[in-house]
Amino acid sequence: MPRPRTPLLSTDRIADAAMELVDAGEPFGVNAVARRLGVTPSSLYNHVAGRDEIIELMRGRLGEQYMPLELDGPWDLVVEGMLRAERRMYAEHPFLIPLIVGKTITDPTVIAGYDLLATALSGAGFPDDDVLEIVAIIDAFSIGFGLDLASPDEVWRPETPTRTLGRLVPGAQRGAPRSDRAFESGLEMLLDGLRLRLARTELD
Amino acid sequence: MPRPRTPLLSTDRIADAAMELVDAGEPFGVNAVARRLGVTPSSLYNHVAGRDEIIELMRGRLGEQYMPLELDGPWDLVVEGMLRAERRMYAEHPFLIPLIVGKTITDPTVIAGYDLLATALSGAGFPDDDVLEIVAIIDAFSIGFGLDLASPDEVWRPETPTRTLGRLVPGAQRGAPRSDRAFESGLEMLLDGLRLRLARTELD
DNA sequence: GACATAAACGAATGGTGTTCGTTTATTATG
DNA sequence: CATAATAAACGAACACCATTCGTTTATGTC
Repeated sequence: MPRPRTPLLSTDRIADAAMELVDAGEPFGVNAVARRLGVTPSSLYNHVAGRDEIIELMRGRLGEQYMPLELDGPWDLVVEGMLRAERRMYAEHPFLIPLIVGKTITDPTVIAGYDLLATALSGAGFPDDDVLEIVAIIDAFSIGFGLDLASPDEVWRPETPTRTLGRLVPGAQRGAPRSDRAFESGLEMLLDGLRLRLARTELD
Repeated sequence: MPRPRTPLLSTDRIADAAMELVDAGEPFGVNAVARRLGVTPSSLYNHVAGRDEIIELMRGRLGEQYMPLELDGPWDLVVEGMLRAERRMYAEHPFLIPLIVGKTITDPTVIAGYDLLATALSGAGFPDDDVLEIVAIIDAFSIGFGLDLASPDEVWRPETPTRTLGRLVPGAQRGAPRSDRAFESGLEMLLDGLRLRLARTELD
């Protein structure tokens, strides 16, 4: 097929097809995305630099949908709102997590989200030296719980006798509800901890 | 080469070669492991089911080295000891983290570690319904900080103006020391939060 | 109308994980 | 001791993957 009268592809269409693929739980790949678009893999390279850029496109697409950039008010509400938004994002697109883990973030919308967080913390009185550290904690927190959500129903498969785990695993809540409860508890701990920390730094 | 007089391979040798590879930061793969062992990829399949099993072998190998299974005493010391051990493990083998993320745990030693944790929490008085939830929190916590450790030096690359992030990123501490500080803060929050939670459940 | 560009394809490259058949040494069984 | 079964290596093949490059042709511009 030569150049078509009207373009078949665009970064948006590629990002959407990739998200569909990932949300369906199918293995992500350039070829798979191309197949879903009814197009040759090489065609994608007219619009995208390669695999990693498609992943970053997906990150950006979700950022646009979920990042609460209008968030305002007390710093702890900003932190909570941001965490809940990320949480919801991961909950609704769990298969994306293993793909974006450990990749440098360049997407402007997502950057803006982290900037909002940093600005809120800085404005609240956390020292400059601490702000990025706290952002890292928040990030670790949300990725950790995102992974918890994305992890297979069966996180542990004891094939050997245990004292406690084997007894608890069968009756335990599974999947999202269990993970949700863990998130709520963790969120509470994090916010309490941060408030305490701020109170302490204000004593000096 | 026919069957050699003395076997060239074993799961242990495969696990070790794989760990060497991963620790050196080279991309992990069946073929690469075989190359390092001076052996054909197909030979590995006489000892191992495939890629995933090699990864699980590595998890187990590290579990044997780091899991503090003799840990005893107050529940919060068990939690802290376990988290510090995992932390050290991830710190010394950061490249393994993206490989094990989101994969079901079957290795007996690692299972035993989680069992120890669950037993300590259960013995401390946390209700059965809460124990696995708390283990999940601890797990999310350690994986989150492990990933923080494994993440590229450049987590954010703002290519667009920011209010705060762009100002903080250049001067920020990098790599392990920054991540260590974040871990210590997070650990403190987690332990305080858990102690508070236990105190509350004991009120009923 | 000429020409650069855009956007698709097809073919090829070098990688991956895995399977299978073959060879031969070792071990177990009769 | 002979024979059979198994273990452990190899090499060849397969299907896939990400990527590059040359080719074709439509589109928009000077």
